[in-house]
Amino acid sequence: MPRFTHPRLEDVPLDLALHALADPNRLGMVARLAATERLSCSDAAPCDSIPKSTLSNHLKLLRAAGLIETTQVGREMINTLRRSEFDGRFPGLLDAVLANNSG
Amino acid sequence: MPRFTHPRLEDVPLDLALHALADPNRLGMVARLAATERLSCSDAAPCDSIPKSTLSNHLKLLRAAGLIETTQVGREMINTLRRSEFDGRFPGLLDAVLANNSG
DNA sequence: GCATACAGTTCAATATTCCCGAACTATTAA
DNA sequence: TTAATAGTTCGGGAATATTGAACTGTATGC
Repeated sequence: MPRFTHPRLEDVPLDLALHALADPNRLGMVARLAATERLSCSDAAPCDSIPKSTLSNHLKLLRAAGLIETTQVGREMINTLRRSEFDGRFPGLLDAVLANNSG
Repeated sequence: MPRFTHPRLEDVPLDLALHALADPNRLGMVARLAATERLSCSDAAPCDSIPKSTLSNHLKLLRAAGLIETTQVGREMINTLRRSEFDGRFPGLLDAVLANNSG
């Protein structure tokens, strides 16, 4: 099974981070993770209608951007925000984005 | 000649703004405009090698995101940042992005 | 005036990226 | 060991992005 690779935050370029956040579905998931600590993939989904493969791709992108960490627990993949690491790499960015979300 | 349409900032969704900033070329142009006040299209270009049509498209996208205003002066198109308007719509966002640029 | 250069846009074709159904893998439950 | 669950990967069509070529409108030179 996939043991995911998580990038070091210093290797994440700003463009990639912004691109990851520049999508309503992904941003919604990040916002949810910011409020909820730990979520399985399906629980992190922004809505019921989104296909599994699409959801999986979004989460892969969020991983690549250094925004989330995914670990396997049983048959679930548990996702958490890499909040402090991300904030260390891009100070103030996530706060600003989340503060302007759904406003 | 094209008299450009500039959106009201309240009509700009966050995704669109982030998408506009999530590109090295466009972000470079925004950073330059933040430092330079007024720039023609070619002066705003992030490098010499970028084709004119690509540059024109990037600027169109920045306009659609409410980030820049373009007005014709003679045969040049002069671009300026809509800084205060953008900041009013998305407080702290542009500051955070620019502060994390080229770091 | 008329031709030429210039600044940038628009168009259309190519190249890239994204989305999602279908098939697959691994883990748990019966 | 069979079936169900949770999610990944693959592949092809849809949507976007890039860019050369043709075009528009403005200024300059003769």
